[in-house]
Amino acid sequence: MAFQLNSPLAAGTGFKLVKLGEMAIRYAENTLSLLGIKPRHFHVLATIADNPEFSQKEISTTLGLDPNIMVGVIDELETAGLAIRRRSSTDRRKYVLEVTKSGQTVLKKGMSALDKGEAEFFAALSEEQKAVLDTLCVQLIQTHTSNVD
Amino acid sequence: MAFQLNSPLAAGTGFKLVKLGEMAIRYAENTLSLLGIKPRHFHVLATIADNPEFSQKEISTTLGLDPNIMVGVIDELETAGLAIRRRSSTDRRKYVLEVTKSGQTVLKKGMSALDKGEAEFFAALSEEQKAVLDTLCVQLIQTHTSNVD
DNA sequence: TATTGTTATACTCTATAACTATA
DNA sequence: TATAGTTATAGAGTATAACAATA
Repeated sequence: MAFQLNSPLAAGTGFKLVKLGEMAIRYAENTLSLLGIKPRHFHVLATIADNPEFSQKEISTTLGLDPNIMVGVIDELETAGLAIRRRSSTDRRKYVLEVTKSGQTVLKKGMSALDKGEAEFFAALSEEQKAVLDTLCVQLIQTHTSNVD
Repeated sequence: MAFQLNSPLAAGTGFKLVKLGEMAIRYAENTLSLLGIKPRHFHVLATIADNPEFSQKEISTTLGLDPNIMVGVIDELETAGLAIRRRSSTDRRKYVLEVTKSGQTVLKKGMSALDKGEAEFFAALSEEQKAVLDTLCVQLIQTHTSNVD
């Protein structure tokens, strides 16, 4: 997947951010593929683990995913035996999501794989450079989103 | 499209790059939509303008696009009256692509719109900060691609 | 009436391979 | 036999709206 960085359009920093974003997500996909899980599914699983009482709706708003997307993701997490749905006892419209034992294992392995992957992806930068990059990213993200914690 | 930046996964710099890349491409889409053209089509058009003798194949390798994708893009550029195909006189398998008068106008307007859009997108950063960000991006891109000019 | 989760649908994008015409 | 461009097809992802069950 070669491309020019010196063409008029590609010279912009915006273009570079787009390409880097694509590279980063591909890197995460490869890293997690060893565990048989995709970044989105892993992220949902992690969110369930962090918020034991969340409904599908709450997870979808937390992650900025459409509720109709959540259905398939949770379906696949259930099929893979990583999470389960239980009806909420207080509001029977809702599901309460739960990470299974096996899901916890995948989470733990995935987190450490992602840590390792991130270290590799940014290996060309010094600790200080990476910190600068992180700060600049946060600054830009916050100016372009109304609703980020 | 809200999302959390403080969840374990989102804390990584890689995640932030992915989100920023998505924001940047959406910004470019909005910027160019006023001219009725998509980023990819605009990029192809700009590449044709920069390389008057390029075939579809050469453009597709230059931009890292699959040749089968090029067909539709050039079709749409032709339908919109922005570019035209001429058979190469030396090799009749090839097309030589050409930007029309109208295509040149769109290119000019689009370039200045993108310049303005980029200035807005990075408005939160100082000139120096933006330069640092650009350098860090180039460094990372080059370590992860074998074939970038 | 409003909300949670689900389903249906249509649209875009992508990846693969097969095809044609030329070389 | 190889190459440029094209076509066909199937898969993934997304966005919209409609629906059933529950509040």
